[in-house]
Amino acid sequence: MATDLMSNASRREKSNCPISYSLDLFGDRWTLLVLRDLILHGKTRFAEFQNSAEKIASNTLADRLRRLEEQGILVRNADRSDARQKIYAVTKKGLSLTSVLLEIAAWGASHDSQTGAPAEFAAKFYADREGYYRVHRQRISSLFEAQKNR
Amino acid sequence: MATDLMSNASRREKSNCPISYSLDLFGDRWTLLVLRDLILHGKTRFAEFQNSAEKIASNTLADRLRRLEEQGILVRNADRSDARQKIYAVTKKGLSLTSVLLEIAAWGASHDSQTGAPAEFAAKFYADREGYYRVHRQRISSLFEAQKNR
DNA sequence: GAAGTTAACTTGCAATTTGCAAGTAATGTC
DNA sequence: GACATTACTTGCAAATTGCAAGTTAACTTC
Repeated sequence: MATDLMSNASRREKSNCPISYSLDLFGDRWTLLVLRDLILHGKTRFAEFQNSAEKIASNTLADRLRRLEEQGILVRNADRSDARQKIYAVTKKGLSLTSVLLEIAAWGASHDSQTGAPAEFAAKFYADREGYYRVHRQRISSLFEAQKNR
Repeated sequence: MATDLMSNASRREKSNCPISYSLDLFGDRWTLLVLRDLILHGKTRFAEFQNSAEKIASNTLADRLRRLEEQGILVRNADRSDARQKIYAVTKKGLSLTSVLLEIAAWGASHDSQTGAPAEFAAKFYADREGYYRVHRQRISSLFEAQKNR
């Protein structure tokens, strides 16, 4: 599987468009789902990502984690209490993708009649994004405190 | 090329996650670039999309336009002054993706040192998203008035 | 302390998707 | 009538992805 960092975008001509830049990093079917699990669900281990409902293949997961690490969006640390395990954690750069994830989630929630998102989510988010981010930042930081103390 | 609407997502297990839902529709390397051209740059013709810096292949472009139309994100109209041409236009559903595009653009602009976006864009956007949306809506509606009168 | 188990991957191969270059069909222009 | 344009389609090669089955190192259990 792709070892080369740029292989995901190698066949697209370069442009100086910021959207194109972003899509080179996460414009594929899996990367944002990995980031969702990492950022919104507090997952930290390889097996946890594999257990998500969408069932990512292990080689694709390994590839995405490698790319995200190369981009400085996450870091891979050793688990000192079990040397078999790695602990994945978002960096500041990765955390700055939270608003992208929430915006995509709100769009999906408001256009999918079958959505599993809480009924009030999209409306609340659109009514007050900044307030929502504030709440979310707290939820996330407590999630990460919980992770650290495992 | 894919004729089937769901082929882009057919190999991913279904989940009820709103992010997963959204990515089934635009989580690939080209769809959001087409929407960028349509929504942010006011492009309306097949050839205009092809002329973007990223150089999408014509078969991929045809496929993405077809899918977006099937999803009700854009409509394809006949050009009454030239029957060879089709006019692509966003629907309300498509326009509601503007905030997703801007959020992705802001992230790219603030993490790409080579970005072509104006230096103040990301900071302004993050400082006041709602204000930015307001300005943008005006820019867009005048863009579309100009398109209509061609 | 040997035997089984778990975690995080890698590998090989088949199925899909994408890119490229070259059509094609309908319409418009000179 | 001949040539150009527009929005595509087609065929094939190249790249990406999924699937199932390893592999390796580090636990855990008896």
